[in-house]
Amino acid sequence: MNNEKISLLIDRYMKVSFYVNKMGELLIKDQICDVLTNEQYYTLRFIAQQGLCTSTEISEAFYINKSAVTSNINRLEGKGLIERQQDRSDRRVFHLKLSKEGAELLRETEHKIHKLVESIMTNFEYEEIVRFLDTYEKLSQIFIQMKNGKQEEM
Amino acid sequence: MNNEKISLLIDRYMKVSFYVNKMGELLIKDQICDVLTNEQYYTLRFIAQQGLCTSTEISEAFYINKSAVTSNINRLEGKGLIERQQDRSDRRVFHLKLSKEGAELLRETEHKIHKLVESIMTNFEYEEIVRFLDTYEKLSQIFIQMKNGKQEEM
DNA sequence: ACATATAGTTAAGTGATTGAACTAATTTTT
DNA sequence: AAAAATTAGTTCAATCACTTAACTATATGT
Repeated sequence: MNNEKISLLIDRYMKVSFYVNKMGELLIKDQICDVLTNEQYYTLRFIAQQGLCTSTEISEAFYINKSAVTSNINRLEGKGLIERQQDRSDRRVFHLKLSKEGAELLRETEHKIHKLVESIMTNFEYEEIVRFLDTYEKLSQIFIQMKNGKQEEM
Repeated sequence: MNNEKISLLIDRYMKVSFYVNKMGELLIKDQICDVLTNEQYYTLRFIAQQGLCTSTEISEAFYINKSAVTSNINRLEGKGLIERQQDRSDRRVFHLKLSKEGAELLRETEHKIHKLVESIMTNFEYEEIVRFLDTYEKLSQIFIQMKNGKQEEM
């Protein structure tokens, strides 16, 4: 493929991914209650999916430093949405879980977002969505391989 | 489509888009010189594409407040990468353009990113890329319509 | 027992953002 | 032509999310 063609694809991708992400964030912001930021919603979501979960796991899943996790979960704990529970057998570890309020808030938010996505999805054939996600996940796999390749250099 | 199926697609989409964006950001960060953040690179890129460009245009394109633009361009001007030029016929307006250093830095960065994307693209058929972008852009169009619909309510 | 590794926190600093109040310049209305 | 409204951009105070480096406390390996 020639350079011109590649540049055009780069422009298309950067433009559309920027716009879709931005709009996605704004739509989610509209759905979630004012007490949560989008990042905080993602964190709640992750903790709930893990069941029990530690700071280190969040740090690795979100590719951020553990100190960033500490401040994020401090904010969530301050709002009474999550709780820390010290592990008995290894007292360095703190397990995170949603409080009753956190779980309820997440449940409501998930419901709203589900409805929103449902309405968007009516514009697509199921096959088109799946094909799109397949390519997207293939790209994701390539990134994983690139990262592994890079780590082996070290 | 049933709820279960929708939830699965939501999970797939959120997971893959988060990961791809994150990795994309990290790869770009690797390419751009240490003096630039990713946001600053995007801003430089936009100013260059516009030729002449104002704060208000950046604000609208990036969906951020004008006060955020002011601080962003202050940082770029502080590094000597862009210049402000007051419009003669409307003295409220300041035109932004890349300085010689800014243009050179952007040129180098674009080249590196072009090489990177080229290497990633070898993993895909051209048709697969285009099909992916078509669906992505369709989603983007839907967001635009939703936004317009919402504005008409007001 | 001593050295090393791990889990998490603290502290200082930065970048990106919002919102409200503001200045200066331009346009519209009366 | 004067007054009112709009527009372009800035300033200020606050918040969030993040980084890096230094730290505490606990656990593990030799």
